[in-house]
Amino acid sequence: MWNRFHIVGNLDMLCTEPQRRCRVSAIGDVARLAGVSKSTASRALSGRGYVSDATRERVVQAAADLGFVVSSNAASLVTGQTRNVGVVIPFINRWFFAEVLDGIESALISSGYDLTLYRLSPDAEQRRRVFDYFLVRKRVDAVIAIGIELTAREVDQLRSLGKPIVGLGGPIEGIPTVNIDDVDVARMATELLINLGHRKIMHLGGDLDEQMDFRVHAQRLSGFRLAMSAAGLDSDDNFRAVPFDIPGGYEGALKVLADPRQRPTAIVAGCDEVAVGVIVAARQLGIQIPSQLSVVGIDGHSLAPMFGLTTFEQYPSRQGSTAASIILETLAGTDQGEAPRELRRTMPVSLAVRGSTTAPASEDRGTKSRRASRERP
Amino acid sequence: MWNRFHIVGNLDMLCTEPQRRCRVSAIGDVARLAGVSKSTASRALSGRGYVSDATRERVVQAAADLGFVVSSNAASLVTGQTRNVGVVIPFINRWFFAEVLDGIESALISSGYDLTLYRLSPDAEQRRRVFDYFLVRKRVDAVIAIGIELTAREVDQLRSLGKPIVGLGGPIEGIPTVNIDDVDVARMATELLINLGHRKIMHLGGDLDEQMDFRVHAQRLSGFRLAMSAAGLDSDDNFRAVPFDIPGGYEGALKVLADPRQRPTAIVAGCDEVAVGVIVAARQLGIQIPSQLSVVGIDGHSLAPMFGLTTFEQYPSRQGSTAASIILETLAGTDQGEAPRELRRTMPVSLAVRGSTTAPASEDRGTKSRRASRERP
DNA sequence: TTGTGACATGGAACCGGTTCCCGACGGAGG
DNA sequence: CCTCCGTCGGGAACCGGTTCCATGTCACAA
Repeated sequence: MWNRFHIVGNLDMLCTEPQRRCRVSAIGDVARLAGVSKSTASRALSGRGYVSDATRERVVQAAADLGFVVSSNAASLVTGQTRNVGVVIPFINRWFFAEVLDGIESALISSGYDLTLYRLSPDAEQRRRVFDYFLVRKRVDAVIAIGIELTAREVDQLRSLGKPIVGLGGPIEGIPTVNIDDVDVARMATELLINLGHRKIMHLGGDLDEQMDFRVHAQRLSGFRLAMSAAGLDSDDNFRAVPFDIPGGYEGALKVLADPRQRPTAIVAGCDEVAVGVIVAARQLGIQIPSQLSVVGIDGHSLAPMFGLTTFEQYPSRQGSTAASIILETLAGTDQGEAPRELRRTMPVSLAVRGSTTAPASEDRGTKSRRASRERP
Repeated sequence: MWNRFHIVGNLDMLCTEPQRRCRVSAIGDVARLAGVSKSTASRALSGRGYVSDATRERVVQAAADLGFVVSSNAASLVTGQTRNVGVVIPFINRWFFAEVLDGIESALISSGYDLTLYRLSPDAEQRRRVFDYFLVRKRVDAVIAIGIELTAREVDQLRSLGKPIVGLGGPIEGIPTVNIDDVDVARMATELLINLGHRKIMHLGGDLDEQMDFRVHAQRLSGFRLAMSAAGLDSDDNFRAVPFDIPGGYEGALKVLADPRQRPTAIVAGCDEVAVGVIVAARQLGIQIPSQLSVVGIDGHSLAPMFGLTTFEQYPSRQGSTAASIILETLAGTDQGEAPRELRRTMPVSLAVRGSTTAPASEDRGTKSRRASRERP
């Protein structure tokens, strides 16, 4: 058996039996070195309960000498808290998701929490496994779901384990979520173009059938349609579904802009990446932006300034830290999991006007703009 | 106190005291329901040791009835294994790192391992905290360091805890690493242009002073210089440091390409993102690619095909899964941590030739090309 | 018949902390 | 002088599993 006295004061690994894992100092060793009991050592190190200053100092010194660090496993076992949050995410290598993850990570780490990452693939089997096998094992205190629509079963599963959940990127039935108003932002983007006088406006957005989209595509399309019909500009043929990235926007725009006769004067892109693709395609086709084609995006992507893209900026990283804060507050709250206030926190967006938008050429100018100029004295 | 008999057969949470955390069924409950001892239940569920088929079936059924899941904390406490790997990474929202992370995550999860993510900021204090506070707490079995040069102290710290480490993105003193040969790939990229006949070649690469670059910038520059001096094309003024992203390449190229007299005929970009920025800038300046300017990149970024970029492709996601495999093998090996074979696994790259490279216009044609054509009969 | 070994199971120690409970001590107040 | 209370510290239970060890059964070979 291990003789603990061999350990005291010795920082090196002692592997008397190479087969067995090496022992590192435990709180008992610290206690012995400091000449106190385990319970006092625990109190001294965790700061809970009464410990005299002199004793605390001795214990802290002993812990430092031994290079002691608590075993979070042992602590979790008894406290029931892991100080670890699970993050479920469909993509890592997409701008929005990477930014969100970044924000969450920063917020969690600065509160002393770990982040355990689960990428959820569209594969239902893999998804079930994550929920049944991983998230459930008392490994995480809470779960943040990014851009994923949890099923009622999944929510129940986590909630019955007393784990708070926060959604990000769209509403989830019955749990607090952080998101922007995707319908509204698309409506505003469209209205921006309408107010500039555009009439032939197209929307290049994400595929509605794509899994894991959390209805963002559908909502932005819906906002577009809302604005268009409010301006009396309904049409069957003003939406085109493209992959939600730069090449998607590029390929889509090449097709949409091919025929000069049917070319729109403005495009509402489903996201900034699509918008950038559109701009690249337009430049390649020799179409001047914005004089021949206005483009507006949604996101506030880091490429927007370089391409002079007018866009409605959301701040995914801030959304991430907000979600993390909600989780941390919930965990800190005494009412742990009880009545998680049905908060749907809608984050603000802001408009960054750049060079990709202007009024259309006079022959394309719409009624609204004409009226506006007529009304002016 | 909790009366366990109340729990048996009841799937719902029982919170007799709302203040205290809710109990979920433990292995003792399963054992009691199945009419066996804890030890037998443990053996039945984990598959270790002798259990008759009939008994195993009863236990499994009981566990299913109770919705039992093991507490990984309790299991880790006694086995000393967490089935969790820590990943340390400097950026989440950059293509290379996101791809690597993706690869690691897939590999780990399919082996039943969790991934705990630590973003290391350049802030030394934060970095120390991650190592002293987080990584050390027996929370992870191993560490993968991506694009980060660990100090000797950090390596010792982890190793003295018996935790295997694997580096990715460059060599780390004394630990196995996965990477491509950054010197060589830059040399090959440069030689590609030289062999096409270019003489006025510039390198737009990353800032050498940038922290967290893991000497990738320096190595690629060095490969470029190697190729240039081998071809007798040394020059003081053929390198420009730019931010290692698309806007960085764009801004850098705008300056480099501004003066038509001193314009290079070809550019070796430090990475594909810089290359894309260069192409965008060139197009904007009306410079034809490749007839007036050849561009070659390094990475195999997803935007490369769209921009017709000739590039040397590395596969970060595959590098990530390779790193994960090494870790998993090491953990599975009996010699746990002992003599981690000093493997430096260099991953292959492959050349994808697209439209961004060609021979220079005749007046710019270099000696090598001339010589080559002269040597031909 | 008895020894042997594979199989099956229960009891109990153990992992490394936290926390409850209790006792001790010392100064203040009645 | 006796309580009482605030402070301090130790002993022991406990969290929820895993694993060692002992016990027992049964089949089979000697």
